[in-house]
Amino acid sequence: MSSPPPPLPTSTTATTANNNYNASCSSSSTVLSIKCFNSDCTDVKSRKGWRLRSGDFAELCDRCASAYEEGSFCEAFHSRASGWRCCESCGKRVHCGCIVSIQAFTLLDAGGIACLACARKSFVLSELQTRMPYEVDRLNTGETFSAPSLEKRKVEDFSEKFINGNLRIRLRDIVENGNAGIIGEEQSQTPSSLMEDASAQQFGISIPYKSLSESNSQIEGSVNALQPAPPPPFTKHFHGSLHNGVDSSVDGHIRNGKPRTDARGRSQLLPRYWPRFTDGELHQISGNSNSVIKPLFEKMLSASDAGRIGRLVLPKKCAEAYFPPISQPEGLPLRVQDSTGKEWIFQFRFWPNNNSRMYVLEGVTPCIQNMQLQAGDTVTFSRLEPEGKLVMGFRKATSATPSDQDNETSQIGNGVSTKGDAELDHSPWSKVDKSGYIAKEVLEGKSSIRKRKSSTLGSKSKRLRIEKEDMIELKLTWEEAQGLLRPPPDHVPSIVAIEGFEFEEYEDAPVLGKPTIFATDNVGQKVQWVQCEDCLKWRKLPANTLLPSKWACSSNTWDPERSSCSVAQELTAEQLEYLIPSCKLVVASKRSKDARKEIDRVEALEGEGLDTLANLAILGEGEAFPASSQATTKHPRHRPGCSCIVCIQPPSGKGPKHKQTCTCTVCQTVKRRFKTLMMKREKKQSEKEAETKQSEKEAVTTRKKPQEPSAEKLLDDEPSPSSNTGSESGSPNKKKTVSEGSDGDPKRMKSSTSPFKGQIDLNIQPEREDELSPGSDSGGGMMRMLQDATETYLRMQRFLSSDGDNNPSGNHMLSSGGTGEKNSVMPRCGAAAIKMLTRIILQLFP
DNA sequence: CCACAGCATGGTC
DNA sequence: CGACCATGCTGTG
Repeated sequence: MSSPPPPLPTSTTATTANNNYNASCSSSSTVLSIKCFNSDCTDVKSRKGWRLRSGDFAELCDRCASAYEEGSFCEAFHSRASGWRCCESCGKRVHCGCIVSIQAFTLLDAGGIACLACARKSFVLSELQTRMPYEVDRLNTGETFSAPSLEKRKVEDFSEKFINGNLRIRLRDIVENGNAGIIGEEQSQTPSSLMEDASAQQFGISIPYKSLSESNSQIEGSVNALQPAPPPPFTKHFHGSLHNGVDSSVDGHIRNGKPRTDARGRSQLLPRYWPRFTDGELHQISGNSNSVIKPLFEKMLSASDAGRIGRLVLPKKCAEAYFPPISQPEGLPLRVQDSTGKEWIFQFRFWPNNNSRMYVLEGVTPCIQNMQLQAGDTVTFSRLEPEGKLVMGFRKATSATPSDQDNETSQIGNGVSTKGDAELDHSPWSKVDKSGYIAKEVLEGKSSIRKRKSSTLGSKSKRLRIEKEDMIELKLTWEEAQGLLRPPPDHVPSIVAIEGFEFEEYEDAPVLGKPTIFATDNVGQKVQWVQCEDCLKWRKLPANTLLPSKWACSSNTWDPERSSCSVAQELTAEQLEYLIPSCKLVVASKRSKDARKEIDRVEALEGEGLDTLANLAILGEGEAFPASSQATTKHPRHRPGCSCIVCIQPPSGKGPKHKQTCTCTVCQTVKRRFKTLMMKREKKQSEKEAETKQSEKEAVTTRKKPQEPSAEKLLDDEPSPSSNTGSESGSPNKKKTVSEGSDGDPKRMKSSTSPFKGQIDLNIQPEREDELSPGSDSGGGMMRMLQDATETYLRMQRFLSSDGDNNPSGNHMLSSGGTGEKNSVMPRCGAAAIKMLTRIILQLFP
């Protein structure tokens, strides 16, 4: 972040680099050539084309230049090159494989690409009003952050220099880097026409499409090389006309008595401190005055800043650049006005620190409280010109959860209400792309104040600290989202080997689908169960069906007989209980009590047999999702040589179907393990009395069925190894429910048995066996494990031999006594049970 | 004991 | 590797 953008080659003859980059375009051209840069063309060059990496422009003949400007260059010359993709929105083919068209598309967050027009359209429509100009510009400029071949930092910096609307920017890096920035051809159309050739030459990537003008942008660049302009990258003049290109309001100014001598230092402010004011914010700040707002910098409040100490740590460079110079640590009082006009006086001072200074604003607590700010929110500093009055604004952080974000309107500035905010690289949501740092600031912000002294974690941990609940929420949300991800339809994955393990790699982004439960039906066919949006009945569909996010019985073209909500569902409640993860059933039970009552006829799901078990094992274990990183990292799926239930099977979705009579390794293993378990169990049971527990369980069983899920809570501390990638399993659920109270044996809760009163704890982690079977608990714990495994076994037996008898409570001698369907976690029982069985066997026969 | 002021430390960039 | 800065620690009133 603090490192400057990697410099581009400054040579004006650097065609080599370009040729490397875009070999298909210009493999033979040289700068000395008078020929068109396009190697497929023999005409004489006459016009400028795309921006080369060197900073120069490809010089094209008239025809090629026209093609380029029309966006048809790649179509004309690269039609057989690789890298063509289709716009996710309009389907238009876009060449994503070379520098020529690099501006023509943008990578979508959810994968895929959007052509520039669609990207701009959707973006402008939805967010132009509220997003930060920088982001708009990213689209305007067609910037593609993810393009791996681009120096990301540089691109980022480029984009940061552009703003939208009537704001002005400084292309300050012209001076520093000589070649930083993005410039659009449209800029030659701007009234100010600041882009004199020299500067244009120094700026990065040209834009072959009209863009800026379409979003009503007026962009100016201050290119006064003699005045290396620091941030702010723009200044808004509310009642003035646009600048003529030289920002008279900044630089060279005497500000608070201090000549701005440190222009270079200021220009090196970290981007995160660059002010990113929206029009609304500026308007708020400016009020009705005729003042010119000069955004200075902004800072996201840290926990310390927002804490009760009342000290706001100022970025050193910002402090030195924009605040009065202080030579004494005591500093001086600083009068700051908030955007409501209220004046605050802070002590601006510093502490000596490592031969340096640490600048702080003291006494900010009242102000921060007044603004109701917390960690994660952003305070902005700007100055009213020509008064030189410091103005402090703020921007509330966006909410942490998607739902919140959907429902809430984040506050920007003082009452400037916008949605989406402009966190940019600070954006909690932009963090999503960056591997797990999801919303860390915001989440931290939610919790940091009251946690101030609570942690002795390392700094990193502290900075990434997320309050537990938030983290859970986040994780679950993420997992749920993951559960919906599927490989794109008809997409054949390529198999890549990493460290000896083969992985299926999907080039295209996953698609979102409706969560479904995968299983195998009675004829060994892979199916998936999907719940109707309306009646909440579960319907069986072919496994390879990719469903939209919303699905109802009426869409059931695969089973016309059940294409109406009035038709009963195939599954018994009991079968559902086994089939559907608890969380889903919780939801279902909440929403569909009535619907369930409507079920007057159920058909049996026959002969699932070991196949189901195996499938469930796959679902539960083999598709472990990285949210449980341990599961994934410690046991990649299908590890060669591993004999676990997962690895002895072919990869999910591959290999033969299992039938009850199947004698494959998997089935035999499962059978053997169950058999062994049952033998051991009988033996053990004859030796040890289990009456107490038995009666206890029976007692619980009696109140098995209907219970409100109100007593449930989500578990948070047990990363489940039994999750899925979503690519083959539709089950998104990792949530587990716990019925509190009724079985409050703490040992039981702690042991490997389930907190769900007898159900298998599906979160057993092989890695944690030690703690799960401590010697101190070997007696009762073992019995419980056996018992629970047995229960599971029996349940499975019932399930597997189900003949349609809709008698869920039947003779559940060993039934868990849980809360019926809502506690069911059957899809993961397979894996857990097998794992448990295996462990028990190992313990019994070391 | 608490709050505050100032310094020190260590992680991150 | 050094600068920055978030935050912990400690002394003092």
